[in-house]
Amino acid sequence: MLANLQAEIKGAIEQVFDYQLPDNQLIVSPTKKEFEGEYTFVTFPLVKALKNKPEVLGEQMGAYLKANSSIVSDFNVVKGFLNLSLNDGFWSSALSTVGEDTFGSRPANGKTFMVEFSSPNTNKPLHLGHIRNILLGWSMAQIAEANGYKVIKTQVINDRGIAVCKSMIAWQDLGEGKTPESTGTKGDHFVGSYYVAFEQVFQKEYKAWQETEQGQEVFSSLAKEGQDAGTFFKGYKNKYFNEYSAIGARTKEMLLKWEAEDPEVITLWKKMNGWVYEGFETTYKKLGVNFDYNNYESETYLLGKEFVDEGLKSGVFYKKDDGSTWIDLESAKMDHKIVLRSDGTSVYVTQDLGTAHQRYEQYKMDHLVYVVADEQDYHFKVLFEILKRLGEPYAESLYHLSYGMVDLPSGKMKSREGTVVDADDLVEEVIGEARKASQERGGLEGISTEEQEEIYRKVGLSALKYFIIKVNPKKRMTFDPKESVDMQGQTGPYIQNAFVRIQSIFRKAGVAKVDQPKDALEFNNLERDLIVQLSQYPHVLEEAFNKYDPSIIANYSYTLAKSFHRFYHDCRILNAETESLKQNRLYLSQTIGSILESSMQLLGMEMPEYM
RNA sequence: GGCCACGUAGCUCAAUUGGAUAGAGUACCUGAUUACGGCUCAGGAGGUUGAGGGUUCGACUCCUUCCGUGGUCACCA
Repeated sequence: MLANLQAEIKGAIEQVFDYQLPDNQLIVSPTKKEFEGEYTFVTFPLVKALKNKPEVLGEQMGAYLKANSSIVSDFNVVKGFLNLSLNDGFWSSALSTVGEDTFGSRPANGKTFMVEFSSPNTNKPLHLGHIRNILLGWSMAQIAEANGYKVIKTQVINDRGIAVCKSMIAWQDLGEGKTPESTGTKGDHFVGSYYVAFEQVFQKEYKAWQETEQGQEVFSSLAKEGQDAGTFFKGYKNKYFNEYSAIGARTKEMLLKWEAEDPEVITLWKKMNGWVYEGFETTYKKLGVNFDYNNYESETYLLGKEFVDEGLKSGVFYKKDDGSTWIDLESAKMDHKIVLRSDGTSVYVTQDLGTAHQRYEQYKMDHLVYVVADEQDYHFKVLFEILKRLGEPYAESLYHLSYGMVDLPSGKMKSREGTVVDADDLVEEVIGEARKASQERGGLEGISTEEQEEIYRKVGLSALKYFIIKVNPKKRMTFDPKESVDMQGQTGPYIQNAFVRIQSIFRKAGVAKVDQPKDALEFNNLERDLIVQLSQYPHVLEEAFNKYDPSIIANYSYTLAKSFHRFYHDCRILNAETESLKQNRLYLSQTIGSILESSMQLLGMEMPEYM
């Protein structure tokens, strides 16, 4: 119906000024609340073309519209802004449009949208950073679906490499045959603890070595002028691991065995991975997310090599004397980048080249979105540039949804300092807070315990999820655990509360659903404002999709909930002055409830019936 | 140091993409509502949008120079 108004305005410009305003200059937006009217047309773009003052243009258009338009009831002009008030007929039909079942979502467009997110390592449990990643990926998937796409959700599981061998070695050395079952530990945490144990053993060995003759000799011959031992050895760690460390040598030997598919190593690897996957599955389930398929690095790490031959032939790549293969990206303002080691094995980008190609072969997706933190911006610039140069047909359809890292009030999360916030702990904590708050209020009586727990889960998770998803993805954010469990103000539970109020009204009214009354109706300012907001929902959905930004929806849901709370407070719904007014308000509330529910669902949050 | 982000109320975040007097939440103060100190509503106070210059009817937004914070510059993934 906004289109309706835009058409009327466009027509008015043609009639009054005999001028065609290009669509991108036709700016119509909701009127700011300190002014009279509901929609505002900005006249400045007309000024140059028509060589007249903005106020005069506004007056002329307003007068014309008031006299001739079927929907404009009044107008006023402030500077170059033409504020229009619309009549009840307009609002009535607008309300019936937003009340349609399919309002907001778009029909299938036959295109495929693939999104990769989460992508954990098998030697560490999921943490707060993964939660931001998962929420973004999951939301984008839902949003794409609402915009008519067929969606494929995927994750890359980093299940191989030297790091994985570390936890295997540590379990062999220290595990004494223990298992997650025998210790009552969640599998991913169980394996993660051995990874940590490995690092401890290694650090101890490294420290001791630094005092040996050999260590001292390395220091004095390689350290830079004036560099102290601490700084030097910090930077020398990888080299030590590869050249001197005993446990390092064993780890590397295991990796070689793994690559040679040594049965014993593979069996151990599969066993430990199984524990981890079970743990991840539990966490995903609790968070309410799932994937359509997984890419395992153990299966993709050899991919991409065929590109190298091809690229060498076409001159995209070049070979160095030591046998390594490179690409020169200077013309794209980047550096030279290695794509194949001198021993002929793939590196990170090469694997990603292969994986992208494989995905396209299999799914022919129209969009492929990687949800990965912004520390990898450069990697994805390189990856996309290479695919472009190789002439891959999907190269232009790739997007890196780059998001800022999550900080704590105390600063950065550092695994070495033990300040990483564990995902499972966090989820339990927010659910616990929801339970506590509810019980202290003494609500939820007369509901079964299982149902209560289900409500605490929904409420607690929405507090956590909303706190994270409301922030623009590209910005680095601060996560304050105290604020994340808040349920007042701009929070998930506040929005849920609006929904619950609506459900409670309907329970009291004794009906499940109402139709829009047909009698001529009047609308007050609060109602008009709500309809304006509801009308924006499709644009919000589209914008969130185009900008890869779920926070737009989060902020929208909040303002809608806020307007409803105010409406609820100021206007009687069940005790409205007339029966038709009551029906109309019920219908409006019902529509708000359904849009609140569907918009929150896009962000991975569920609505409770009570709270 | 090169390159890339970011910088808005004490704190956490917005700002319809270049539009009106930069808005919310939180914390603080006041009132309403409440079976309720603590999931609701209203009001108050809180700002030179990091700094300077430029572009124009109009700049938080675009250009430019500084300052600050973070990231990245591996034959790790």
